[in-house]
Amino acid sequence: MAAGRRPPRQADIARIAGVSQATVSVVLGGNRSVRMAESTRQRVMEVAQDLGYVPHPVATRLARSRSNLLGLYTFRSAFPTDEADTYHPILSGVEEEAAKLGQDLILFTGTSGPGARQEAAIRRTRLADGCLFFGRHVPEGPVSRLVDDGFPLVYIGRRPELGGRIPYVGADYVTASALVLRRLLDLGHREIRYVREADEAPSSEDRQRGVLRAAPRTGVVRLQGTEITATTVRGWIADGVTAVVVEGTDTGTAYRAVRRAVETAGLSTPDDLSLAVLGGPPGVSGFEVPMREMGRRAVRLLVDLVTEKTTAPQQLLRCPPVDGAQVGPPRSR
Amino acid sequence: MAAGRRPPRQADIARIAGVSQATVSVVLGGNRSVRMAESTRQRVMEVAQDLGYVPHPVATRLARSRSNLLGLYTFRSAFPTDEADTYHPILSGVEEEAAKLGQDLILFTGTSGPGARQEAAIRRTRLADGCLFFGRHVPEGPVSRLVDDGFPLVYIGRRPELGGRIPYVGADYVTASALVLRRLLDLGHREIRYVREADEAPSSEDRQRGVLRAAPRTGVVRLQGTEITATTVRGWIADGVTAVVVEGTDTGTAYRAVRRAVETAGLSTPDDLSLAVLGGPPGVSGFEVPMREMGRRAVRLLVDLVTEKTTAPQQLLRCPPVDGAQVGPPRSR
DNA sequence: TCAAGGAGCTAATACGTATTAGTCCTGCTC
DNA sequence: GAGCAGGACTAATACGTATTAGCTCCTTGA
Repeated sequence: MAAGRRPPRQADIARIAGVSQATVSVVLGGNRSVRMAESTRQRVMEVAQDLGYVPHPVATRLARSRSNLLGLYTFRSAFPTDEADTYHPILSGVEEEAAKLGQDLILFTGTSGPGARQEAAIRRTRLADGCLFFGRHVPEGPVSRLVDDGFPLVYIGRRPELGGRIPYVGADYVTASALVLRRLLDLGHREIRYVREADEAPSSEDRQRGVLRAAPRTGVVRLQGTEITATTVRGWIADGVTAVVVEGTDTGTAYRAVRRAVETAGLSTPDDLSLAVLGGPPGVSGFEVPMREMGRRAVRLLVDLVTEKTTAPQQLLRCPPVDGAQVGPPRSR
Repeated sequence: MAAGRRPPRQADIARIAGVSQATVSVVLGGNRSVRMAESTRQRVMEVAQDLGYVPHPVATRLARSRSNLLGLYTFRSAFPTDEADTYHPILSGVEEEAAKLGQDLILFTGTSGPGARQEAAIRRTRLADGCLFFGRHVPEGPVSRLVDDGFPLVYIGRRPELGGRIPYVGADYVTASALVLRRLLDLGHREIRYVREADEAPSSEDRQRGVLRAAPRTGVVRLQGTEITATTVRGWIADGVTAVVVEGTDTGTAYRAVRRAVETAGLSTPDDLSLAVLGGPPGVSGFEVPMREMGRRAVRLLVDLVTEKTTAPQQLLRCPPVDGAQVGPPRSR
């Protein structure tokens, strides 16, 4: 119904108001640098109102090469089926800040598919003024191309790839991890284990660096399929271990596994063993990853890059330490 | 760095390959209806490859008035701060189907703000090929304008407004509710209460219609601020009520309130009182709302509208009944 | 030798807006 | 009445691609 009726354009307004399309553009665009009689201005406005004129965003974008559209490239589903989505707060922060800055978001689909589809999606990225990338993965080819072309993009999470040319907003895991370890040392712990992912991601390596910086004698255990069992925990106790630090993973799986193992071994935290998580679920001893704030800051940085404001293109946010109930002084021997 | 370098266009390829821009467009667009020598085709492709050409999505969109971009207008945050988001499955379904059909999504921000921002966002909607609307609210002015202009849009949830001209994918609450009531009647229940929202939304009214169609004698209780308390429940029992049906709300609040009241009154389900929810959390007696499927179908319908395939523009999906543990035969008197 | 037909390509234009370099007035000054 | 200033507006063009009508050659056949 009414299918033939197409939305009015500036040319339509111009014809009716008896002016040129350029005049309409000037008036409606609020371009004050071109002088225009008040009467004309009024007339154009009225006609526009009558016709229900709405600027065509695509044409606007093409003409002024700015669309107030930010891309969001997730390398996974943005609305995962899984209810508990650790990264959700990041997206929430992104949306909030985008709304505040008057930017809409484009969700690229197919980013979790096979390589070819992924690369195609990366190309479509250019539809936006700039793009947020959100994930551990850096497909160097296409991303490098974007960076080379000066296309504004921001990664969420520290990204040392491409010779450090990738702008990002990350979390300062090194400092935060070191703080957690220092606190354990201050409490008197000497024999400590650090359980980390078998993963080369910067987020994993930064934590390890922080741990070893503060407490070089810490034993590092790499998770790789082998679960932490009650036996593992008993072994630690036998070795005189009084504190365990776990890398905070996406899902908090490792943390839960260790807790379970401790319980199964008939031990309790923090009496028998102090337990801290480097970036875990809220309320657990260790530190918190400021996800929401990362989302917000990433949007701000991206908009700065788009508008060519000079900002530090690589930012690390502080992770607030959390004093939970799982950490205490070591049991006196 | 490399800020001056702008991405290559078809014109650049044309110059280098010694052909016209039109030729480049024909070759790269895979337009088989224009004859082209294989050698030329090759040459153009190679140059495009060398330059790392990527079509400018905005220009493409302007030229062929199709962008493979679907709008998503939520009237609220798409990534709400609140962890438990009942509507999440809908968005999840939308994303899944969009990916399958090769469509990207635009998230319009400011849709939950004050009226003016909301209307501005509705206008921006036109940037996409079509738009999904997701919420009980229908701002008649701007939406009516879109519909009149033949802009493809689909609401999620039945929308009788604008004289029934709004395309939608909803859930068949009438039939599903009637089924639940019929089942209660079959079990022998005669005195029944229906607790519903004090809300004129179609989703509320459809349920009531279904309830009364199957069991006209059902007493209807409208929630409005007044909570259901233990006293309320005792009153029901005193009146000989053996079953209560609750409207499934966004958060399942009403359901939980009733359950709590029943417990506080020292009663149990289904022994003292059968309890069913019309579209509640999974596993609870009553029926389930096929959220995910609604999301998927809405996307499919929208794409059909965009591509001008003829499809029923208003669809109601079946809600699968759920036999939970909260419903049983009435206590024999 | 000319017409017909087809292969291979391109000039021109459309899409809808923003911007810039003007043009054409009117009124004023000396 | 020539010259100038400035006010009000617009023609032309840009943005980057898609489409279409039509042009130029070349081949074929009579």
